[in-house]
Amino acid sequence: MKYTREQLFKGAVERDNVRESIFQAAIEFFARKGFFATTIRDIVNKADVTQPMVYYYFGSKEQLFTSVVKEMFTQIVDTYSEINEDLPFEEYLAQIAAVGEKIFRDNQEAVLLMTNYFYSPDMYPHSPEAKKLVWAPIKMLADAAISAKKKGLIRKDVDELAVAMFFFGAIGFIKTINYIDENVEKIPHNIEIEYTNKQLIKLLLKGITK
Amino acid sequence: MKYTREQLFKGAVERDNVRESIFQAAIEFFARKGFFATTIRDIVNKADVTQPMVYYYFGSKEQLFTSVVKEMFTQIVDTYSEINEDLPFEEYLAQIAAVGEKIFRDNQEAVLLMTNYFYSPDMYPHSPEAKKLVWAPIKMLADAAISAKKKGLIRKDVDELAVAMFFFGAIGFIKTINYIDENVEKIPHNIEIEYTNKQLIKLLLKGITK
Amino acid sequence: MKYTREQLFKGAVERDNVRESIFQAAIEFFARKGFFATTIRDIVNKADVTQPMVYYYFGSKEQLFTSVVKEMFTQIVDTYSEINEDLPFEEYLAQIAAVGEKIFRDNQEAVLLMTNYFYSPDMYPHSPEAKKLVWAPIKMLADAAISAKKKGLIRKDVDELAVAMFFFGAIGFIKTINYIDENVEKIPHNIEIEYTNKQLIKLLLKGITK
Amino acid sequence: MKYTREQLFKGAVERDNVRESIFQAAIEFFARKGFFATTIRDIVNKADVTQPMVYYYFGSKEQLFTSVVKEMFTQIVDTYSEINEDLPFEEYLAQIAAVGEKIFRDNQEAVLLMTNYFYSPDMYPHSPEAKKLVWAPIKMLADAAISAKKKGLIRKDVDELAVAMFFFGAIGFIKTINYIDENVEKIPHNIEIEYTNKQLIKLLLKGITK
DNA sequence: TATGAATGAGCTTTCATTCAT
DNA sequence: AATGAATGAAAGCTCATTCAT
Repeated sequence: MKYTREQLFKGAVERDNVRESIFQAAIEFFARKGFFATTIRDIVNKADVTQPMVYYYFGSKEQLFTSVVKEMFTQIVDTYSEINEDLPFEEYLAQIAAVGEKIFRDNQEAVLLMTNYFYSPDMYPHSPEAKKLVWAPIKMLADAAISAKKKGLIRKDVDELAVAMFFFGAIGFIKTINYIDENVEKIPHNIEIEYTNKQLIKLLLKGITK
Repeated sequence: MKYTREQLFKGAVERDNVRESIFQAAIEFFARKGFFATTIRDIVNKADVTQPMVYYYFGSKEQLFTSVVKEMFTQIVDTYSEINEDLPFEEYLAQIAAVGEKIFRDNQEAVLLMTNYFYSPDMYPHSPEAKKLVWAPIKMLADAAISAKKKGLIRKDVDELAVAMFFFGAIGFIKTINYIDENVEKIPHNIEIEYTNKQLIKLLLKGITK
Repeated sequence: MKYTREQLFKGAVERDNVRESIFQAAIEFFARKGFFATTIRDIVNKADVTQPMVYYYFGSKEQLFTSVVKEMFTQIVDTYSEINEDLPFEEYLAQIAAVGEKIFRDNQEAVLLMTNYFYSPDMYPHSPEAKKLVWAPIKMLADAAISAKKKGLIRKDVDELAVAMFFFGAIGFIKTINYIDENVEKIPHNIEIEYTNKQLIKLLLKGITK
Repeated sequence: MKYTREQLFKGAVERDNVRESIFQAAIEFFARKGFFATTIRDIVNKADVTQPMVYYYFGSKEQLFTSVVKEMFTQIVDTYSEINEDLPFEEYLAQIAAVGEKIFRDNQEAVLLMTNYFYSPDMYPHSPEAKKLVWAPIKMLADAAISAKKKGLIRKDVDELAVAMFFFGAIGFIKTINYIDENVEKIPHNIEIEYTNKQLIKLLLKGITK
């Protein structure tokens, strides 16, 4: 009797599948329900594996969470780091927004978890490592604003960190509303999200007054 | 036999104390840990009352949550409603920000809960009533932007709802960071929040470019 | 200012009303749900009084139950005792049945509680006094059968206590089915209870064979 | 490495033991105290297992009850169904009584639960399936009476359903008294149950008059 | 007499986790 | 690598009862 490649490697393939499906299910639930409200059963039901598998691969619920966060955030920071900081400020911001678009498109839950982790630190276990990772994008924005100010690209009376938080908060909010509208429940307004998205940088750069 | 004022009103005062202390503890925990991760025992320990009192005064955990949200949000909406919508747009925004400052100062947890409810709907029970209330401030902002556009106060190529969400997202983020920094855990940056706050409207109105 | 008689005696009248309405509600619930499954709240809601009133008038749930049983059973035994035991046996049985009909008509729940207490002693608190009362009707029937046998009215090979239990069990069952059909839930059969009732004594006396 | 038969099957045996001991303890408590007055702790203490095992094997208290009732009643109905309905009526009744004897002997609690469920439907959760099962024996008796009447074996003025209920009520009562006398508490009479039992069919068939 | 408020103990159920295989 | 079975602890909630007035 002969075996196909799939049959021979079934063990290894299955292993990866199990770990990966736990990982994906965990992202989704942690992102939407938070750490404490998510149960191991939620995750294993969604992943279609047995409970002890979580402990075999990740050790505990908390370690599973830490693994998820670390992997997600590292990836996000890496993606942002690839942007050339020496670009003109306006272009730099456009790149940041473009990368954000991509991340959101490919891994919406990851960004939602990040946002929630940011807004509600008590809903998740405390982890200095994760805290540092989650602040990295803002720090990058602030650094870019400092450099832009030195080059005389933005007004002198503008605070760099304020710019970073302003930008991040506004984008984060609109993106989150977008996600909730599409995946959780219709929001009670008639929003053309696509169009709204495009206005972000314009508003930030030029303000809203005539 | 005569009674002092304290004796006569002791019953009422005590009753209010128990109900009120449950209420306050509930706000704090729901705001910071979310609905599902908050336990009745968390609340009664903090409020220093016994468990059945929650059920005596509020019926259930969910009804306690609904009561808390209703009272808080109604109050917030009422406060915002007092702003004169016919003011010049710039002044109107300044008023909105000022009222937001006041609400934040007097009832920080309430706003935090509102923000979290907004960002993480799955961490709370679904309630159409609460959803409507939480959206009210944004709707007000959008209405003001519409009216300002009609009067030619803001650029034609600016979307009204985008303005509202932009403004709300940016303010919400900075305020939340502020709250977390002061009450939950130091954020890993050297932010002069007071100063940052003041820049919000300027940024929104004039943008950041020269 | 003058008072009507009702107003003057309001205290007394109300008192009796409260005690009596607790009593009636207790009968109903104890009869249908048993002692342990009945809650004080069930009773006070039905009686439209406050909880402490139960303790004021009856001392405790168990004492309330004992009061209810004692009063009911004593009344039932008294009613049965009025039957003239020297009647011809057939007539005596008819009287017993007739009295049973009357009790059932006037106080169905009382009889149901009696039956349940009989069949399920573990569903109620143990009380020697109540036990004695509940057995009284059967003892009466057995005594009558003994006397009838002495007079040669019934066959020699018939056991007196067997007759009493046979009669009591058969009547109790049909009456209970009747009650449940009318008050709790339709039974899954097309029973003409009225007609069935009338056949009881005939069956007992003559049997069913040709 | 070799395993003894015990080692190999230990898993299965243990599993069955836990499930089975919960099942047996549940029968006993539900039968004697009713559904609502029985606590999960009653059952697990008696069965010497931990509480979550009930939920692991049966899902909930109510599903445990339903499982117990279904299994018991189905078995009882099956046993009764094996009786040949074409036997002479007198013999058929004797068979019914004999089977009842056997069931009572082997599974007394099951019959007690059945009787209690019959007499006190409000002490148990409502379940159409259980209701149907509990009525099956009576329906069988009534059908037999109908057939016997057609064959001219019993008097024309006798109602078939009345016969069934009469017979069932009388037997049920005497059997229950017997059970209580032996297992719960001595009844306050000097009853020779064995002898009494034997008189049942005779009384039903020939009546008690000379 | 009557009540609103309060409580300790206990309820059914679910949690994250571990064990033996 | 994987599983069915098991558990201590804790969840939300209700119980009979009592207290102060």
